[in-house]
Amino acid sequence: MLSFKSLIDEIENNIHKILDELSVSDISFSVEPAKPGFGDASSNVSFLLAKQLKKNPKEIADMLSAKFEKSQNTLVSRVESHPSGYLNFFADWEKLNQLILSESNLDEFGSVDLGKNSTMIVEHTSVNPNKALHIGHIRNIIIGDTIARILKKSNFKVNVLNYVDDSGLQVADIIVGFRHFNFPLQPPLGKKFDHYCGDDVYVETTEKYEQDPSLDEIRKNILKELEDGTSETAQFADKITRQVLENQLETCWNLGVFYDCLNFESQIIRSGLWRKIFEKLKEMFLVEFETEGKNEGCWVIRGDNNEEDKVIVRSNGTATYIAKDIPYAAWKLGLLEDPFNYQKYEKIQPGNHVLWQTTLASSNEPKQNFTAEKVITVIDSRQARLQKIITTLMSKFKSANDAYVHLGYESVTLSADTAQTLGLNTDGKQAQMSGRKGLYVNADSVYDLLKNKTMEETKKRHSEMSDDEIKKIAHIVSVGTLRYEMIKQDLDKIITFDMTKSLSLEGDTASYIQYTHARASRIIEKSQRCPSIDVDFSLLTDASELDLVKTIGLFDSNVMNAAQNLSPKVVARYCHDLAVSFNSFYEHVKVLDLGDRKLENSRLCLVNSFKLTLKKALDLLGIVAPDKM
RNA sequence: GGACUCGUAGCACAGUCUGGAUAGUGCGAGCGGCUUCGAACCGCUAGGUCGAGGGAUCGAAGCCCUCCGAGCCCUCCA
Repeated sequence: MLSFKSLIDEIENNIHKILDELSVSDISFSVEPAKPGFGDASSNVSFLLAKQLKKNPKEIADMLSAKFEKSQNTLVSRVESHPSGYLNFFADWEKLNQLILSESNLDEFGSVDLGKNSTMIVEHTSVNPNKALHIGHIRNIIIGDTIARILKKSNFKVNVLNYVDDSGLQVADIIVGFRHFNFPLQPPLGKKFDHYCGDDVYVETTEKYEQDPSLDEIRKNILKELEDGTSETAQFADKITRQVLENQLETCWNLGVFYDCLNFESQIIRSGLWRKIFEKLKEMFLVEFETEGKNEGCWVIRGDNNEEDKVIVRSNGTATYIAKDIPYAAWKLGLLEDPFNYQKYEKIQPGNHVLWQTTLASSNEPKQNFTAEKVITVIDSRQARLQKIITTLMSKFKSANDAYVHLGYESVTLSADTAQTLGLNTDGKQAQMSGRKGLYVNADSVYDLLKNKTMEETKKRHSEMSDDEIKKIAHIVSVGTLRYEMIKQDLDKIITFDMTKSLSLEGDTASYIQYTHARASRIIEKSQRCPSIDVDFSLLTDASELDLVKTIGLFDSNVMNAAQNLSPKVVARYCHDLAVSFNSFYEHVKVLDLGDRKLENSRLCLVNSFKLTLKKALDLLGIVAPDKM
């Protein structure tokens, strides 16, 4: 890949050669894009040599820069030894412009080969199918989807899975509601079925438990019946959860999130995978039977150092929650024989991206393979302890100890103001969402709110547009805004969601970034020319132009960083950097009506490179780059 | 009590993995910029003992230790 990294590589190679001449080795110096005002790339190598050579960094920098001037340089035009001791390098911009701008016109620009075409599973979403998705689930979904996109760009063969937890207590609760409290199967007019199940059936049913503890018996019985697939209750529950799942998927698809396969917990339970993995655990002495103490009669996994033992099989012989995750994790890594058949999901995903689902029944479709060498499971960090147990177990089953990765993230909480609008006074503190208490902001309503807002904004600017066109743009901007809010900060920072502040369209937002793309598109459109890379690159000399080229050239480095660290925000920040750089360029130099066609063409080439690169970078975030907005 | 995470400007966050120059961005505040390729924009100003203390280092927001504050987990719940 030819990009800014070519310059960095050249500098690194030449420094290495100089160090060899000096017979110095084992120095892991860095060469990085320079801060503004310090050239184009900088190295700290003189600091690291200071001790060995017993000279101060500045003397070493002087010596190195003199030697560097004599080495084979094609992309470096000049070296400077800064009084601080840094070596600052200045690029030959005519060559670098050509290199970066030509490369940026290729489809695979920004791709890196971290994965070497190896297989990878990204599992995300994994929500109980008893309610609509809320803003907390959306964080999970967007992180997972973005990671999958970044890993694909990094040459991993990625399969995206959604684990549908359709046999747990939460599902039992709405079944109790339908069966014992006679909630009608039809939602009120105009309400989606998933909203109805979550807002009404689930919340009101759990309320009743509090008033009448004797209902617990009913709940347990329902749960038991769910595990037996042949029971009438289980088949009824299957109908209900399938309908909720379909509604949840509609929400995901609307946000540009797609899957490769749906795995159902109920099927994993009925598949017998648990018995197999339990035998294996026993053979490997990873579980122990407790004959005394508080866990008497249970099978447990011993806790590390100070941690408590974890019960995985109760004294009555039933498996606990974590136990269900163990066979699934092993299945994902291909450690167990696959008991499933596969069929296509009933509804077609937008874009015709095929969606499979597991089944225990026979199927006319060929057997699929969704297992992978590495697995990333996106689950919020409140489950870190359980996930750690799974990770440890998997590392004992499979020699590679990073084969199973729990990608954790902090939760989404509600701001005091937003909690208040939902009827909860928190004394100015943020509040945890709760499905059971009905305290959440659901994803569909956030999207609707954003869409109305963006439609108004778009109308203001484009009185000439048809309603259809305005809706299309509003959709793109709303989805972008929501997605960007969910990944622009680090995974281990809590997001405090506020109905008004989080939906801003100004500042560090998706719409700011999308706007620059629209600006670039308009310039190209107005030029009435097809941008070409057959231009005079030496004409691009303004600081704002070179800065933009440089930022474009850093695309692949950012993709690599994001993929290595499983950090979607790296790409988000890169998109923002690109937009800032373009806006600065836009203010500083004009592209059209210069009366100098050669210069116009050079700048058009730059504008087009920016546009192509931003589009690719936004695509990694699942954000669409509009030509008008 | 133990595990994990966080603490950087009034607020929300980058930068910490991989130590080096002048600690960045957005919101908010103050001022300025559309007869000009789109103002969902741009420029300028003010605002910081990088939670506290100690240590190793020529050099710390970053590494190590201790402490303080916040969150979260620690069920034969899921």
